Amino acid sequence: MTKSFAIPTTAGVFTAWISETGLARLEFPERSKCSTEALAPIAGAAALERGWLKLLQSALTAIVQGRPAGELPPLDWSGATAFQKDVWRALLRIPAGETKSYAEIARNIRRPQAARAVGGACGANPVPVLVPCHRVLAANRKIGGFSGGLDWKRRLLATEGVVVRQTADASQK
DNA sequence: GTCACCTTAGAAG
DNA sequence: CTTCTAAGGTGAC
Repeated sequence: MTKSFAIPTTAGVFTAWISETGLARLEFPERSKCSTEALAPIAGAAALERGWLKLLQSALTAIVQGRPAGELPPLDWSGATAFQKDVWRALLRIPAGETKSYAEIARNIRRPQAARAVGGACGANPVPVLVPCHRVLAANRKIGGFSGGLDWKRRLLATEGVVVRQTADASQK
């Protein structure tokens, strides 16, 4: 069972789902902020959860401003496969402003040929932004894809000063 | 077993 | 430089 909370940042109000063991899921701000009224505010959480939420809020706020996240709340990765956890742990080692390719991540976790699988794990990442799936680019600095919204990936990278190469797939005008 | 994926290297235009 | 192909690991059905 998880509870949802509203996490205000300078980039909008994120939605966080908290379980007994940590942050289970995070979602980008929605267009319609109407639904955020239904979410519990941080202040309404129990003491332990409130601590996690505060860490989450400061980490999120830092990242959307292009700064290092600092301390993170515990993450609830129950339900994830060993491979996915390996990938996500590798992602957490990427410093702000740096990028890696899917192939590099694959090499890091000793699965040199699993570049595509790494992409799959990134897409399955329940906690975007904190687990910086947006710092993973395709080979040659192409933007690659992003399930959570390609515009967010571009925005976060731009904020961190990363230059992304646009190929012909330019879905952007 | 099948299919889809946030890939990649390589060949061809 | 760009488009196209085939091979590739993992996960959900």
